[in-house]
Amino acid sequence: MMQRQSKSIRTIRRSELSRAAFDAVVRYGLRGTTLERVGEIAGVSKGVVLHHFKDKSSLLEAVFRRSNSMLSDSLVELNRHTQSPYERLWAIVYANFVETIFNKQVCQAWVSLSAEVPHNEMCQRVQTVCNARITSNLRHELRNFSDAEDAGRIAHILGVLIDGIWVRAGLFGATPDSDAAIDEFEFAMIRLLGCSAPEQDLHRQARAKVKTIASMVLNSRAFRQNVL
Amino acid sequence: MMQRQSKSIRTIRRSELSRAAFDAVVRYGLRGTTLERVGEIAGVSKGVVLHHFKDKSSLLEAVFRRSNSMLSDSLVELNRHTQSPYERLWAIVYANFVETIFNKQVCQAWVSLSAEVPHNEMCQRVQTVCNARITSNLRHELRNFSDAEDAGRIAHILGVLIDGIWVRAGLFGATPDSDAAIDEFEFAMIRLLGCSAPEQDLHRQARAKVKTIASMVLNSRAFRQNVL
DNA sequence: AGTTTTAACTTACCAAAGGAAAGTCTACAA
DNA sequence: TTGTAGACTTTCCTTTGGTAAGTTAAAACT
Repeated sequence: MMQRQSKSIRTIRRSELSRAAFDAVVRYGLRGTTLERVGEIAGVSKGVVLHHFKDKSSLLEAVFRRSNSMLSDSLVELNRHTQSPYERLWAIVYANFVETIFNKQVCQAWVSLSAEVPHNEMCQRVQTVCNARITSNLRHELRNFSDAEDAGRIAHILGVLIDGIWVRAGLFGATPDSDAAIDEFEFAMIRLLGCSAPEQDLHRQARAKVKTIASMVLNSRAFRQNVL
Repeated sequence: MMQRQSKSIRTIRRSELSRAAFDAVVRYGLRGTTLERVGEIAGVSKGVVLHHFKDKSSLLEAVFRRSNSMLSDSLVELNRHTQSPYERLWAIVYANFVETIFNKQVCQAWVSLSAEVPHNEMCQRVQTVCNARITSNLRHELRNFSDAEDAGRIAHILGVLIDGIWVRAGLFGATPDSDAAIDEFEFAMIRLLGCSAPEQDLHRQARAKVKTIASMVLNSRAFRQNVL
């Protein structure tokens, strides 16, 4: 059987095409994204697109999956350099708000793609597990700073807050500001946790360190080539 | 000139059609909403739809405008019965989370509609002023409970949190829970404001009262007929 | 009253879109 | 060598958004 090679080619094409589709959504919006344009961007004909994805919905699903894994890959990458609970908490924040990911194009694309979710079973499932994982990550780290019950509630609220900041960035015409978003998030987190002054200071240190890590790691040529 | 009557007919048709389009988005999603189906729901042919709206974008814009004004109308209605700063603050909360408005259908439709915003100038403007108004309302009421700078920041965060809760409700398959959403919001607000125990109690009283008002006023036959 | 204008609505049409189906080509397996 | 699987192309069909040319009915003007 040619299992290995054929599967490999199919995987490669699907990856190329979902990347092209992502570009198309960024440029033309959901309604302006046609199979022909996606093919054009990828340098193939419409037929090829439909050969690898059974229909437009499943193509969009792949795009959705892709843009969600960009985020979790970033977090994994950041966590290869974190050392304390503080830093791991801030790694989550920076994975969501570093300029490479949190920018006008990506936010708008994310909002556009969201329209596909309510009537697409698979997208809903992807969305559900992604949110579950990020909330779980947050809760796990927050447990170092408060009791279990509060950690759960605060993790949930912060997760929702992240989504909210993303939506707003996508809906407004204005260019999202990475630092401003993180400032806002920090303010909310500090208050929700009821941090003392020394704790706040530790958070500030962790933030500064993770910021440095993020700008080094997530902007590296190798990383951008592979996941973005 | 027949300014008065013609304008009136046009206005009526546009209202009927945008309501029908909203239903279509609820039922079939953004991509499944065709002009023919919208016409079908409204009981007219596709041609009529395009006679009153120059294209699909402007129809969707009207739907968007409509669903946003549902929210602000609710707030105005609630505020006809509020008496204290506490109650006015909670009126904002209930306007956003009362079951009549905060339910699966509407949330999903809102998310679906959002995809139109990034590439539609007019939708962006509508979205911008709506968010500005709700943030401004929040800030105005919060000033009774904290200093100006904090009020501004907290108002912004709570506004974003509202959007976040809505997106999640739209993206997840699960039925949104009005009371749970309000609980979550209350928790966040109490912590962000750093309320003392007696203050918390006043909030709880205000919440209870506005809840009663909301279930009476916003579920009344007259109100639902007019704005929903 | 009779004519003109305006705006609601209809019909017929078109180009582009999503998608199905059948066919071509190439590489490998038997 | 022959058969087969999977990558890719081509052709065709239906639906969709959108235009343009009617048709009708009522208001506006003279």
